[in-house]
Order: sequence, then C-alpha cells, then structure tokens
Amino acid sequence: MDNGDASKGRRIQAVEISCELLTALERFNSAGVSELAAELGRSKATVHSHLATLLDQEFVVKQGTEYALSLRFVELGEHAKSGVDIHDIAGEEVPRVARETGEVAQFMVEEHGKGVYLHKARGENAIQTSSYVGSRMQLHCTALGKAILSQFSRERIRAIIDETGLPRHTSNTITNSEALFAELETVRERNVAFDEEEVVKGLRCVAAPVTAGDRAAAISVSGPTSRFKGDRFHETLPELIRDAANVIEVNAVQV
Amino acid sequence: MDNGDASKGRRIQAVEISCELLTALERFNSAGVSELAAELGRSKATVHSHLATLLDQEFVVKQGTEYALSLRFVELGEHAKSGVDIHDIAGEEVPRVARETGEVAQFMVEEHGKGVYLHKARGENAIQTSSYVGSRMQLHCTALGKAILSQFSRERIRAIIDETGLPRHTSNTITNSEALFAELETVRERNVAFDEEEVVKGLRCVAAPVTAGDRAAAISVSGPTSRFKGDRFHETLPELIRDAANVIEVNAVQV
DNA sequence: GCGTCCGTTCGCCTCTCGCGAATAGTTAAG
DNA sequence: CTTAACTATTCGCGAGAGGCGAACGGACGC
Repeated sequence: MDNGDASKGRRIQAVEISCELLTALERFNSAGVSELAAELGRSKATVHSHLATLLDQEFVVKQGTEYALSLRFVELGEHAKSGVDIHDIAGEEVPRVARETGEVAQFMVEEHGKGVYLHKARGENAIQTSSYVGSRMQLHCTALGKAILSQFSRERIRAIIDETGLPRHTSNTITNSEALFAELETVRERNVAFDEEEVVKGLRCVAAPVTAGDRAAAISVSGPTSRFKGDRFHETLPELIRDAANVIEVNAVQV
Repeated sequence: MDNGDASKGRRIQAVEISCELLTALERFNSAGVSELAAELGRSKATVHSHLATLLDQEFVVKQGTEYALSLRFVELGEHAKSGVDIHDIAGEEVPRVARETGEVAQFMVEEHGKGVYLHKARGENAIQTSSYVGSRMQLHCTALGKAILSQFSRERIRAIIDETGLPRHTSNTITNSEALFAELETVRERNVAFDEEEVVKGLRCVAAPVTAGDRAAAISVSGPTSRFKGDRFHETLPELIRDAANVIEVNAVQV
C-alpha cells in the first residue's frame, strides 16, 4: 500500500515558497518582486532572496527588473517526457490519426490525478482547441480523461474526485459521481469514451484508453458537432481510435 | 548597471538543495532516496523531506519507491518558451530551412551565458546530431554559439569565458580567447559563423545571428563535411541561412 | 532464521530564513 | 529642480525551520 501522496513526514516551507513562486511566474510570464510578494502574501525581502537563489540556480532569468521562468524548464520538461515510456510511440500515432481524420488528435497521460496533454496534432480541417502540450485538465469532463479513469479502481477514482471535485463546464458536464461511475462502466465495455460537449459547447471527442507502460494514458480525436455525429461519431471514429490505441500498445511491448 | 547574476543578497539553502535534487533527478531519470542523498552529499532525512515537499507541490512523481521529474516541467517549459518572443516565428523558418537544404536546421537562444536549442528540424538527408530541444551548449564551439557571441560586447564575452572556460572538443575547437575574439570579428563582418568540426569530427555548420526580440539568437544548418565544402559551404548555405535569419527579424518587427 | 538493504520517522540543537523597517534607485508629476 | 510614489535591495533580529544522526519498520536474499 504505497499511496501516491498524502503521506506524513516533514515539509520544507522554503521549498514550498519557491514552488509557489515558480507557479506564479508561470501565470505572470514575467513579474517584479513587489508584484510577486503581493501575489504570494509574503514580504518583499523573502521573495527577493528566493528569486536570487533561483537565479543563481538558473531556474529563473532576470531581464531588467523583472523575473521570468528560465529555459531550463524546457530541458527538464523534455526529460520528464522521455520518462513516459510510450511517449515516442504515441508521437508517431497521433499525427497519423490527425492526418487520416483531418481533425485534432491528442494524447494524454495521467499524473497526480489530472490529465496532461503530451501530443497534439492538427489535421486538414482541425478546429482550434485550448489545450496545448503540457497543459493539465481534470479527468471527469474529457473523453481522454474518462478513458484514463476507466483504467482505475473505484477507490482510486473516488480519491481523485474527492481531491479535485467535479466542476461543471457546460450543461453536459458530469457532476455526479454515481453518473460518472456508470459512464465509466460503459467505457470499459465499449473500450471507448465520448465527450459530448462536456467541456466546450460544440466540441465532441472520441478517446480510447491506452494500457501500456507504467502510466494510464489515452488517445483521442476531437472535432465540431457538425462533423461528429451519426455513424462517424458512433462507429467509424471509435473504431479508428481503438485501432490507434492498439497500435501504441502493441509497439510498447517491443520496447 | 543591472548585472545579470553575481549580485549579493541572501540565498536560501533549502531552495538550493531542492534545485540540486531536481538536477540530479534529471541525470538519473528516476532514483531513490538513498541514491540521491549520496549524490548530493546530504542526509537521507533531508532528501526525504525535500522530496515529500516537491511531491506535494507536484514537481515530482513517485512510482513505488522511486522519484522522477513530474510532467509539470513540460508545462513550465512551454511557458518559458513562449516567453521568447521570436520563438513561434523561428518555428516556421527552421523546418523550411531543413526542407530546402535537406539537412538539419536549428535555432538557439542565449541564456545564462549558454546556448539553448529551441527548434530542430531534419531534412531529407539529415544526419544525427546529439542536440535536442532544451539542451544546452557552451557558446564558443558551435556556429550558433559564435553567431550569438558576435552580438555581445567584448566585456560580456569576457565574462562568459571567465565563467565557463573554453574547453576543447576536437582539435579544431577554439580554446584561446584572443583567437575567439578575432573570429567573432569576421563573424560580424560577414554576418555568418562557421563551425568546422569544432565540436564533432566530420560535422560542419553554418549559422547566422538573429538580432530581434529581447534575446540574442541564431539559426543554423548542419551537415557532414562530405556535403559541406566548396561553394555550397562558403557561399550558398551562408546566403540561405542569412536570408532565413532576416525573415525572422522582419517578421519579429510586426509582432 | 539472520543480515542487509531500503524508505521513513523522531528529537535535538543550531543557524536559517521570514519579517518589518530602513535604504537606494527610478520614474512621474508639479 | 523638488517632491512624491513607486520600485528593488539590504540589514538585524528572533522564532522556529530544517539538517542531521540515530532509531525504526518493511522487503528481499541467503
């Protein structure tokens, strides 16, 4: 029973402050000492010495009087990605799905109870979506997320719901945990998850779970309701995306 | 006179430890408490509480008994990249250069006295190179680096050399600062920098400075000596890469 | 069973580091 | 040019944070 988080043990306050600082810099893109001090509810002196340390460590850059995230994070991010064993394989499959469907194809893995987009490719007719590589999303409201949740035990899902809740995005969002469990059951049966305008009105999505490697993952196609309906939505695309998931799983074995 | 780093002021030891921890995790991909404690020369207890904090903050993941960098860094990395104003423009130009030449094209910006690769595209005949998006390189030994250094004042270059040195990679590496200054003078005159097997034997490279936006940058083509010689190396490619740099600069103005 | 490795926890004691206040710079307005 | 209102930066103090050694508890491998 090694629970992921929530264990006891000591926490280092100074590290917490620096982490919050980096997170704030992510929101601001670039900010000065006073601005950040106000944001964190800390003294300017404290923020200043933290920034000086992060600058020394090259985790932050300083242009004039403003601080910003350093490109060091690009390097760390690449390493983190390469730690996901099926990352490269999915990287071949996602553009293929995008090309064949002409829509947006994406790949997501679970981390800390949230979904992280790791690949995104746009086909010929692809619409604009707000997700980007690295962005995080709750799992209950997307097809990708539901395809991931379907791989977990009831207790694990319960824990995730308790931590993050089931906030509503549109009138179709599932906000009731029993309804979610019921839907996940059908996902398991059909091996496909759907998003019928549960995040954004007019946007539908089909996703299949990818059960390979050490993390829960999923692959999807997204598009407008105008093209995502009838047989294409209920038969053609599910089959296509299940195949894509299968290709990833099969290739993963050989690694 | 706001010097980039090296200023006085207090440093937070706990933050330094966590930064070193993250850097160690980058090297190891994944590691346990004891391993990391040994690596940093710290007690297991200390490392443990730092990891617990970083886990809480979701900067690190724990699988079983091993810790690894979280995908959070992918998100932070994307934000850091988007902070480089010419990033997207260069992202269009690099693949074009790769396609037109059939070789490897790359884009680099300076940060903390080092060069960071931000784009890499491979043409039809592209060879394998060890660089990847996010990887860092000293500036004295690559064409990209020299194209970047050519944009700096003598004092700034002096400071960078003093900090990082001029380590040798091949018999062609410039390891003498006067020779470097002389070479940079010709780079400024011709607006192109060359790498004649100064990093890897058999690998040549042509780069042009990109002076737009808030950071020094450069764009390049790389290939084998067998194809990088004669007029192509000394005339055709320099002209092509200067044009590409120019396109980025012109497009940057419109932003 | 024992020995050895691991991760985790505990308590002590020091020196870190968060804070408020004072000091510099820097820009803007009068 | 002066004053005012911002900044970033530095200083000194004192509480409590946090680094450490040691003890503990679980997991393997003999």
